[in-house]
Amino acid sequence: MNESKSPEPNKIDRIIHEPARLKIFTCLDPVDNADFIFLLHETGLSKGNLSSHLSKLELAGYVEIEKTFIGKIPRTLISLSKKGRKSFQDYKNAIVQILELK
Amino acid sequence: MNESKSPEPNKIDRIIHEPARLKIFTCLDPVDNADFIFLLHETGLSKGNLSSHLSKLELAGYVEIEKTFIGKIPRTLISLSKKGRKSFQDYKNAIVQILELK
DNA sequence: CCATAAGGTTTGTATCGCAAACCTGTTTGC
DNA sequence: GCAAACAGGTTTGCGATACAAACCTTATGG
Repeated sequence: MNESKSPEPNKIDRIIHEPARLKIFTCLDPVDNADFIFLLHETGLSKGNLSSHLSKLELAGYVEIEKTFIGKIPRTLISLSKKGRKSFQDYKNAIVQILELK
Repeated sequence: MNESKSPEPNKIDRIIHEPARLKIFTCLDPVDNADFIFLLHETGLSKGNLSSHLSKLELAGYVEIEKTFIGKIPRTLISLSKKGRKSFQDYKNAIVQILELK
């Protein structure tokens, strides 16, 4: 009944592997959540790219996106899902294996 | 007079970053050289993919390719260039930094 | 009001990675 | 001795993707 598994060991997850998204992961990993503007500055991506990468991550189930309004201005809160955190950890382990780091 | 530099620290080199080429690098790094067939088996890539990735690496100046004949059958020897080895090391350092490994 | 800004999303395009088709020469079956 | 299979690669076709630029909506300044 586990619809998603981590079947191939040392298999690189291309969704995470993309440099722009790697930055997003490393920004989100240590925190509970972050807003769009924070990520924008932290990652150095353009608004357009950040938006589309986030959509991709959301589609993959790696992040959760919550849109609220603070007064009248929109605010987008992004957080890593449980699955996202797990997959990121797996990704890092795979990279360490493959590159024979540490 | 240094036409190529390593200007951006922590900048991911996309030529190396591609998983298929990462495999090629890790195969070639510990040895002096390897032939096409060896890499074919070691990396699990198809002939077509291996060929085109090697071309890309050659174009980037990361590998050197020497075609010889052993008797009548062709033999292609591939080796990392000095630049390739250096760039791979830089790449690994960048990854370690970015992922905060080690 | 008109222009500019804030906070994003959608669209256009050039590149890329992969699979399949192709190429050149060699060995094998008959 | 010639067609078929094989070895060792290269080239081509195509679907997916990342980035830039255009666009949208609501606020705010002059």
